[in-house]
Amino acid sequence: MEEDYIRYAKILKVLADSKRLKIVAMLADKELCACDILEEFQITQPTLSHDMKLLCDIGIVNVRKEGKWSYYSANQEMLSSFNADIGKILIGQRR
Amino acid sequence: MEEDYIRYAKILKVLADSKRLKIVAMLADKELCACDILEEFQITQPTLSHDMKLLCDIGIVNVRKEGKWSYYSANQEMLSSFNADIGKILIGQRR
DNA sequence: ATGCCACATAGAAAGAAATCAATGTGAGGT
DNA sequence: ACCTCACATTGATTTCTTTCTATGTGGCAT
Repeated sequence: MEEDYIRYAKILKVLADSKRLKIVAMLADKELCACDILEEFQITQPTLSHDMKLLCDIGIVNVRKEGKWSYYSANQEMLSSFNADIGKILIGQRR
Repeated sequence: MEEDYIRYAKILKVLADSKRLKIVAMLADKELCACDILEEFQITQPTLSHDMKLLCDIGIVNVRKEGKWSYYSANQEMLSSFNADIGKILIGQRR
């Protein structure tokens, strides 16, 4: 379906950035607050904030606010289903 | 590894476009020439040519020239291995 | 209430990507 | 030789993305 391609492309666009990809990998097995993530990169805080917003907006990352901190985690169901969908497109129906 | 993320991001950037995603899906099970692909979209020939170049440059699509035609096909090994790699990033090591 | 800390938002500047019209190229037919 | 057809390349334009500085906001401690 045409709209599916548009939807997948939107998600891929957010993932198509080495730091955001690394962030998703970092969140795969644990929850992290923004400041923990920031330490791993050579970017300013607003840049990270913007990237986290993109990841949250497409639904693959969740936020939990606690006091002044924001804890981010992977939305595993979303990621799994997206991974399955994209797999179908990339490797088709062969087997 | 840092360079892996950069490499995957590059590939994802090419895939992060609804028409290119659709093209990959179209090529999943059969070889098609540029003119066949062009018919499916509302774009000009140079735009398609540019898109096909991007897909070929990252190695997920192959070209075979025959006379004045260019036949495109999916590079299934590349796509499978990329799909596996991206799966590891998206859904991590959990099982 | 004041100040600081973690984060978000706004706005600007620079860079990258998408797309087109125009033109080039090379193969095949007449 | 010439023309046409399929596709590639060039160069320009517009639009999107990235990233920054500056500033806002809301929690928490003093």
